[in-house]
Amino acid sequence: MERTLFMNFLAARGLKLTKERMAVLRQIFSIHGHFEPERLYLNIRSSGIKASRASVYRTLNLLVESGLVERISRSEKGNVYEHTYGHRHHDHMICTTCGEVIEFFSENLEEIQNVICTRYHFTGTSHTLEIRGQCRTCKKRKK
Amino acid sequence: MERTLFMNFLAARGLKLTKERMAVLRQIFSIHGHFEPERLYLNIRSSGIKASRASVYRTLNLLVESGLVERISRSEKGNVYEHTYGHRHHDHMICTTCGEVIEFFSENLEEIQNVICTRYHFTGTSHTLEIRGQCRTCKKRKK
DNA sequence: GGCCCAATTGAAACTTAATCTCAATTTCAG
DNA sequence: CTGAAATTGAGATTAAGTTTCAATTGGGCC
Ligand SMILES: [Mn+2]
Ligand SMILES: [Mn+2]
Ligand SMILES: [Zn+2]
Ligand SMILES: [Zn+2]
Repeated sequence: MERTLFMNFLAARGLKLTKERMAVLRQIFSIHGHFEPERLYLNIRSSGIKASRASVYRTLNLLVESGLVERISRSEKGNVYEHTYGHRHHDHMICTTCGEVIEFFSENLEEIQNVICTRYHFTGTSHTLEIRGQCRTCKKRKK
Repeated sequence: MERTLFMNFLAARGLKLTKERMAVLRQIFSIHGHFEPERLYLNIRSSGIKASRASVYRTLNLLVESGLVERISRSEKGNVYEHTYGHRHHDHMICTTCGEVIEFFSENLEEIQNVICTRYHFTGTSHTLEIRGQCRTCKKRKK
């Protein structure tokens, strides 16, 4: 599982397996859904383990490079991440009124992107699609 | 054109038409393609007009709200914008090796997004799709 | 034109996510 | 075990973007 994958990733890069890195990994995979670095850091602290903010950020970057975690949005208020292992790729709709996040996946959408990449001789490795607008509830409320 | 649209937008919100705002607007629409706030600020300065960084940022936000300008990406190193008036909506492919940006548009892709929004009772107003990977040149070079 | 007041401006302070520094500590291959 | 190389944490640093606030300006009104 993710533990093994991360260990392989570290080994392949000549990086070391430390308790701090493992703590970050464990915490991330215990969270269901999206998370922010600061919350991750606080969760780790409150679970008794000690790992500095610096280590949390450093590990987060490694996890993104390894492909186990994805950075799904960047905003003034910081980045949002989610773990992708055991979690099929998907995109997001974000309600600009209430902040609700709807996850969706469309094979169709993925396929068309492949076709477009081919047309431009581009080797796509990842993508982020964010649709902004209003969710059902907020739309109704406005009326 | 964009000047009139912006003036209407300002009027509708009881905002004033100032030389600083006009300078920012003019500069943005004289740039072909993507730009960063800092470069925008420097361009304005070097064109002899004086407008503070604060005003540039403030105006940029107004322009995004008005729909004349879009924020197309956010990164550690700041945001990237482009003007959208007289410039059909499109999405981007970004080469993670050399930074090249390819613009593309697919009616098909847009349509599927509409269908998906409907399925989720979501009223989409805008979206950002960024495909990351390697451009043709960088792919060849790696071989 | 001139009046008046809300809107705007700029300089500098501030905010804050994220990165960097570097001495002390830890990992792990041999 | 040992030693070299990697890692850590506390605090300093960075830099994009926002806020503050006194001085200035735009524009509706007469
Ligand atoms: Mn998600
Ligand atoms: Mn573009
Ligand atoms: Zn909502
Ligand atoms: Zn390239």
